[in-house]
Amino acid sequence: MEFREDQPRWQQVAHVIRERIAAGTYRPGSRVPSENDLMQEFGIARMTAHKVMRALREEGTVYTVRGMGSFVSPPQDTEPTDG
Amino acid sequence: MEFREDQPRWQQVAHVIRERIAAGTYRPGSRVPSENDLMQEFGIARMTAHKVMRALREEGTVYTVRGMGSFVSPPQDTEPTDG
DNA sequence: AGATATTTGTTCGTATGTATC
DNA sequence: GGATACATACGAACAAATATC
Repeated sequence: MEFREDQPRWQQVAHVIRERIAAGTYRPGSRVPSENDLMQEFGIARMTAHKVMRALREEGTVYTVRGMGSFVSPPQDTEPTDG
Repeated sequence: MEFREDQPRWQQVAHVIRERIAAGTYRPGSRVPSENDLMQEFGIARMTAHKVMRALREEGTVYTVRGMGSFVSPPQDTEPTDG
């Protein structure tokens, strides 16, 4: 959960979410906190929360469905196409 | 009905509703305009209308029932517990 | 029981304006 | 001017509760 003062807030929060996914707190396919949740938990504005999720989405960590939320992406390296 | 340019729309609309309640246009227990009504009357987006009603709810002016609408709260100061 | 309409609750997408650094 | 961050506001979609037919 370590914050770095020298990083912008949206990167700090993104880091926290990444850590939780790595720790299994949020598992593949399950929903991660909504932008509204992030607003409340971290005391940030909605646009900042949106920026957090956008970053995680662009790096492939989560995928997003409008009206539903964002979900942890399935593992990328441990998924053989066949056998 | 006076609008104040220096206030956000959702506050302006909330002010109008409060005035109507004070004037008796909407009486205790009766339904206030739905979010859809507010959208049409004031030309605002649904989320803005929702914000209006949330503010009025949080200050105790109205109460809301999902699927039904919002209603003017009963008077708070003229209600002795017994006699 | 099922379909439909109305209404609120919640979610993400996007744009604009303001302020600060 | 650009990046960060806040608040406001509109748009779109999904969800759940209520009522009526």
